[in-house]
This record gives sequence, structure tokens and C-alpha cells, in this order.
Amino acid sequence: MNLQETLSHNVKQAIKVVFDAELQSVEFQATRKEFAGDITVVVFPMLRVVKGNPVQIGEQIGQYLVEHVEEVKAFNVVKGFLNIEISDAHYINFFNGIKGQSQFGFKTPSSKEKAVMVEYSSPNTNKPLHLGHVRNVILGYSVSEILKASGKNVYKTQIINDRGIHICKSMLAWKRFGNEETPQSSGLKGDKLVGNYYVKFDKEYKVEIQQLISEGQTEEDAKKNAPILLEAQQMLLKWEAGDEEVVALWKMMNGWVYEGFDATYKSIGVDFDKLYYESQTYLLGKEFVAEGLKTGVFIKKEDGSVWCDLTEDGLDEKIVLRSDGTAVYMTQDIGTAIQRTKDFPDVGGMVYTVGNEQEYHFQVLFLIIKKLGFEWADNLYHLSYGMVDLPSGKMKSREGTVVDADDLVDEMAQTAGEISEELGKLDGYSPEEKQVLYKKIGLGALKYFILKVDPRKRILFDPKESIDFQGNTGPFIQYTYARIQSILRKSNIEDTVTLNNVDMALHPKERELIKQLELFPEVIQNAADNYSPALIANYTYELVREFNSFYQNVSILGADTDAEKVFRVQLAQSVANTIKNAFGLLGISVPERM
RNA sequence: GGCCUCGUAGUUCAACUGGAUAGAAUAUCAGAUUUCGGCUCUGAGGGUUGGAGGUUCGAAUCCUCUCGAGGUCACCA
Repeated sequence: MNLQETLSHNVKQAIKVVFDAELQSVEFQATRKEFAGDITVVVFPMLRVVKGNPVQIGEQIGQYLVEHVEEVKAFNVVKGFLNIEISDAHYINFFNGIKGQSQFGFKTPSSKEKAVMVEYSSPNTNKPLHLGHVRNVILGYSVSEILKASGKNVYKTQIINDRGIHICKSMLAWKRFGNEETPQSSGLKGDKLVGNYYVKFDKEYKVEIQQLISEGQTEEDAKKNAPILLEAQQMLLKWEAGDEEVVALWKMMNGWVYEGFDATYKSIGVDFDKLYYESQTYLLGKEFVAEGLKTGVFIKKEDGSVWCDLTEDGLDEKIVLRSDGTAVYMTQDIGTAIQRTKDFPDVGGMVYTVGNEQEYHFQVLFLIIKKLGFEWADNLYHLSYGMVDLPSGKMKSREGTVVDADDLVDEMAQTAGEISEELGKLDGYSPEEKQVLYKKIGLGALKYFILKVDPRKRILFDPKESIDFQGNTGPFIQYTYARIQSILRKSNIEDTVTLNNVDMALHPKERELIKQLELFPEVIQNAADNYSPALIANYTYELVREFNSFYQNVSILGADTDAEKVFRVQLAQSVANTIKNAFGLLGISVPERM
């Protein structure tokens, strides 16, 4: 039983013994700095069960706790708040218990519990990844790690949108203008190369539209009749018919893109356990649409299109199959979801990390899956995040304001390098080691910047001003970690040494630090329940602030006694380890020096 | 227009899901090192939580209205 559970149990006991009443739950919060105490029980909610003056009730509970709970040293009541002081012995015991644990706060995944599949990143294969994907990927990866740490088995996955008119556009432009250019011949990254042809298509398309308009067509007609567009549509039909030449081209160009994506994912530091391709799941979706037609979940209209009527659920009618029988996005999403539960029978739920412009889509998708009779439909969650805006507004590919993912990571590393050259302690590092480090810091800055904000909120990203390295930032936390490592290198103390130190009096800063450590398991759980890396980020920042304050006030290596010195070194070690673990949950690595 | 988010110091974000005098960072100003990494620490100023009502012991949080920003309502993805 941890401290809070012990207290909760005893507060309930107190209510039972003193007032002969049953209390369902006890509300705790951290005691505010201006009052004495470590943890606070809020008395007000108890008034529903126990009639009386909140101050008196608080006093009586406090008295009971002091008498019955070893860890409770003293208490005071301010208005309806019972502030409890905890003994140093408790904190020392607690710390002795965790200091050797490399994974303190993490639960090991239980095989009894159903696994979760987390989808993040759902790129189209016609252009490179950009800033928006970066938020998606960083967020999804972190949530996966947090869910794992909270005791769930997790499969990380990706859905690759590898078919459709957009790919055909790139393919056609390459055929027309490409002169057999390949990533090898040009030295371009595959996804960049394919993206260039998508842009070329759009340029040519515009030229043709102008041409048709000058020949007397309306703009609307011209957009429909441009020869290059018609040809792309032909190509799509050929693809669906399995035309060998088109399929071969499609495979080749998609292959280039995957190589490019892999490089970007690797650079950002994320990975996947399983990949899904829409070209392989849309057929299963169609099967289940046919199935749903039989069972009456869907209805067929006169023109042959198939719909799901959701008006009784307060939504609209939604199309699941076109009149020509081809699949829409919804069709393949149904297929993909079902395919996943077939491939991984232990999966009991899924998390979709997708931007908030698709909230309605997922609302409908989950409802349809439920109507199809899958009980896991209740465990589907759309992890919806806000858009990333630039100072100029939305990113628009046509206006060339898209921030490329690779460029962004490079720029962050470069900025980190410039700052480190000035301030770093990197004597003896080779140029290669320095590059690795700069990347670590640059990525840390970027990931932290994105993750510390509640996913739902939109982010304003200013590439020019880049990202701060001071204050509540990734590098600030990395710096604190590196500084602790420096102390540990000098200390020569084994972290396994145990002391009989239970009678020791704690310095207030030591207390605060241990208190902060004690919160970590609860924070992980909370972050998992809320799918919120921001809670981990904010916790880590608080921990680091406490440490820096401790560091400033208390000498670690210059402690008065050996026992104190060992204790403080071990405390610093635990803090460093927790920083490392917490940052691991955010997908950020920490440096030994910087 | 219907539905869904969001609105908090100049700026970027918090607020333990209804709890105490709304906290940090940044910027500004004033301080701290015979000490283990000063990318540090301590302090000051800065707020009618967009606005108006309501619910109750208690509201940034819940309800109603209103203003503002964004999203979504395709045989697109």
C-alpha cells in the first residue's frame, strides 16, 4: 500500500469510528507551500455524509490519523482543508525502497489485460512528411510508451495510404517529365523525388486549365476536362484493373517513398511493430459492407451506392460504397480495423492518432463498427490533436509554406550545435559524437515543445524564432540530467550501498525531492488514462526544478558526513534515472554531457 | 446555418478533472557563486480566467446566452 492508499483507508476508518458514517472516496491534493504539511485532505465533500462544521470534522480526522497512522506526524486544519505532516522516516523508507529500481513507476505489461493498438501516422505516399506529421508521430509514439509503462501491451502501427488518385498524379508526371530519374541517379531522397512530381503535375494541370479557359471553357469545366487530369483518372482505373505496367510503376515509386519515410522516422526516433496498407485492407472493408447490407446495417440506394443511416444517432447518412462499387475512405477503415483484430487476437482496443479535422469521421467509423456487432467498438479512441499553425497561418503546399520534416529536424540540430559550441563541456568529443549530441538536443527541444502542450490545443510554430532552450524546455531538462551525471562521475559511490539512515533528519529540499519522486507512478497512470504526454512533461519539469533548487541550497559532494553524502548522491541518481525514464516516455533521450 | 473544439499575465503554457490568495516559463527590473557544470538559483512587478447571467459551502472548470478563433457537415482522403 502506498502512502495515499494508507491515508485514504484510515480517513474512511476515522469517519466510521468517529461519526458512524460511510465515506466512498477521499479527495487529496498537494499541500500549498504557505501551509505546513505534505498532503492535504479536502473535508468539504464529506459534508454530504457527515453533518457539521468542516473545521471540527477535520480536527477529529487529523487526531485519529496521528493516533493510528505511523507516518502521520502532525496536522493542522485551515478552513475545510486538513493538512497532514508526514514523518521523515516515511520518506527515507520510501526512498530506500525505490533507489535501486531502474524502472521505478513502470508497471510490467500484464498478459491478462487486453492489448492496445496505437495507430500513428497515416501518410499519403505522394509527398514527403511535414510538420503536421511530426506532431502526429511524436504524440502517438509517446502515448504508446506511456500506455506500455502503465501496464498494457501495445502494438504500434501505421496505415499507409498507398493508393488513389494522388499517387497516380505523381506517377503520371514522372512518366511525362521524369526522364527515368531515380533516387540513385539524382541523389534525392525517394519521398522528395516523388513529391517533386506531384508539384509538377499541379503546375501542368494549372497551365492546361488556363489553356482551356482561353479556348472558351468555363473555369469549372476546364478543371474537369484538363487532359492531364483525365489521364490520371485513367491511370487509377488501370491500377484498379491490375494493369501490369501501371502496377509496376506504382510499386517502384511507392518503394522510393517508403525508403524516404523510413529514413525520416528513423531520424525522428520512432518505430512501428506492424504496417498496414490501404491497398491491402479495402477489400476486406468491402466484404463487411456486403455483410452489413444483409443484416440491414446498411442500405442500398437506387443508383447502387451503399449508405449507413445514422440519423437516429443524431448524425447524417454516410456513404460506405460508391455507386460504381469502389471503396471510399470509410470502407477501408472498416476493413483495416477488422483486419487488425484478426491479426492480433489479443487486441481489445485501438487508439487512432489523427488530427481533429477528422473527428466526425471517427465518430461515424466507431458507430458503424459497433452496429456491425463488434464488441471492441467501445474501446476505440480517437486521439485527436490540434493543427500546427505557422505565423503566416495554415501550412499550404501550393504556397510553399509547408515545413518539411527532415529540414525541421536538421535545423533544430543545427541550432542546438550553435548553442553548444558556445556553452558546452565537450572536450574530447569527436565531431561525429558532437553531431549525435546536437541531434539529441535539437530533437529533445522539438519533441518537448510539442508534447508539453495538451494535444487538443492548436500549436503556433514559428520556424524563424525556432524553439527556446531555456525555461520549460527539453534542453533545460537534459542539461540538469547531464549535470547530475557529472556529479555522479566524480562521486565514486555505488548506488547499491545501503545505509541505516532511518533516523536521519531530512533537509527540506531533500523532502521535497522525494515527495516529487513519490508522485511518479500516479502521474504515469494519469497520463495513460488521459492519453496525455503533457502530464509527463510537466511532471518532469517540476522534478527538475525541485532538483535545481536542492542543488543550489545543499552541497552533495561536500556534505558534512559520509552518510549524508551517500544519501544525496543516491538521491541525485534516482532523480536522474527518473528524468531519463520520464523522457523515455516522451521519446526523448538524455545526454551524459552537453 | 447544424454539430464539435478552443479562448487564462505582453507572449508560450499550467491548474491534480468542482477546492485554499489562478501557478510556471519567457520578456523586464533587482539580487545570489571561497561550492559539485551560471543553459543554475532567489525575489519584484504583471490577471475582472473573452463578456453576461445561473447552479452551491466553493466555478477557469458544470448549465444558459453572447462575442471571437478554428474545424466539420463530399460518390475527397
